[in-house]
Amino acid sequence: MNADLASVGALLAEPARAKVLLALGDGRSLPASVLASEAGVSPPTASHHLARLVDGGLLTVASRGRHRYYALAGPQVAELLEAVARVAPVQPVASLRDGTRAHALRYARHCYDHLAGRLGVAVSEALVVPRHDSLEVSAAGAGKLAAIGVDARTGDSALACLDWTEQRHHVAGRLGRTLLQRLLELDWLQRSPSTRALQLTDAGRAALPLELGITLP
Amino acid sequence: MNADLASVGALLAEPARAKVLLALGDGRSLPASVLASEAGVSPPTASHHLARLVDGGLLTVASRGRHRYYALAGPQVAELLEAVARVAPVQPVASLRDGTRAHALRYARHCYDHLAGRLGVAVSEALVVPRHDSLEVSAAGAGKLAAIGVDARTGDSALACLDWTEQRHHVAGRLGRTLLQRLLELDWLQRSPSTRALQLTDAGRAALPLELGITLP
DNA sequence: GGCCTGCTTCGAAGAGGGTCGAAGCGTTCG
DNA sequence: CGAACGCTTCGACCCTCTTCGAAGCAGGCC
Repeated sequence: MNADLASVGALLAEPARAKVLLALGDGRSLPASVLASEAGVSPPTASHHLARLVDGGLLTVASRGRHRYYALAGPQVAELLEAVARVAPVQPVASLRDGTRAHALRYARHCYDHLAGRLGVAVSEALVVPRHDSLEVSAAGAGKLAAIGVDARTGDSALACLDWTEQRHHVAGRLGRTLLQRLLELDWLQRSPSTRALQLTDAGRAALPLELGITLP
Repeated sequence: MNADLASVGALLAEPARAKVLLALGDGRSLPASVLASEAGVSPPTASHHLARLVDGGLLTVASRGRHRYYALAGPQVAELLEAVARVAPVQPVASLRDGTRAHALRYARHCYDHLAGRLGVAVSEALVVPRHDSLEVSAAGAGKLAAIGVDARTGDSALACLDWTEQRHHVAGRLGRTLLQRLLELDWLQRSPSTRALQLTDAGRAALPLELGITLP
């Protein structure tokens, strides 16, 4: 057994670096200046941290003009963040703004590439049933998915992702990815420009109970 | 977004603590003295680290007589360790002893509760086929599993675990758990007293190619 | 070309955490 | 009952790592 856990742990250990990773948690690319303000540190400090994260293989960087865009190095880094969040205590809310933000995240967010939060759990319950270690598309679920233009058959298996705010499973993997994509295309959900929260639109509020048969949380 | 990644990261960041976690990675309980020698630090230092790990919710402790047994706090901690190992660089081998040990681990080990390593991948390939995001028991696999007394049907889905040494998927979850249990019962594999490596017995060397149709790596 | 902007490098100051020896406390065994 | 054992607490030393101001370096706009 000789993976160097400590070097990865050290990268996560600094609050400023952790905030950077969380800000990039959905796979977006952000420039150094935005990450500096997101982390609450000066540009030199942020630059230092970003260099360490790139060096440690957690981030990649791409230069475009005079900006440098940073992003997670891959899905396995996003999975790492989820795994850590699952065992981490919930941080005390520092401000009212953080409070409403946290509430929005608990309601609906993306988890790298699929829908999570309370809404993610509710949608999952309408479409799949637990089977062994993964999730299986139910007969009713297959019909609902077909109705909104997602190709899936009864009995297809879907990867289960354990939600760290809800402590319940929701649909991830390929089906989770295409489903979220479709919900955004239909404009039932909208991305937030700066956080991982997802906004339920009026169209979504009307359509989700009707088309998927879920009661909105 | 407000999980306190940094506090968990700080716990992983110290080499001594990382070694402790790895030593407990398969779910065993070990006394403080063993963990101190495993981590290569003095008893006071180990005690200090163990207290922090318990305080941080990564370990649990049980007093039995004058010994105190430490263990991982749960499966989600084991998953965390796997997720970290997957992104961590492989540590340089410090000694010859470490070298043979690392080799044994790459060949066959348990990953909390299921078989991993090269042998884990080989066994998986004989029994399941990838399907969407998880693994599905093949017709041939179901027959082989029945032959060794493991109950599984064709088409059953099994959780896939990405091996951090092989970078390939292998069977985890419920099927992985019962399969490893059965292989140990049959005495085809034996646990190592001090590491996560698994020893292939002579019986196993003869039976695995015959019963499961795998070529031993 | 000249200036502004975005980002990084350099240097020094400061804080935090790891380490071990010595000592204390409870348990077990003779 | 006393001694040995396992583990923890205390205290002091040391070291690494973070932090920001100032300066340097490049790309883009006028």
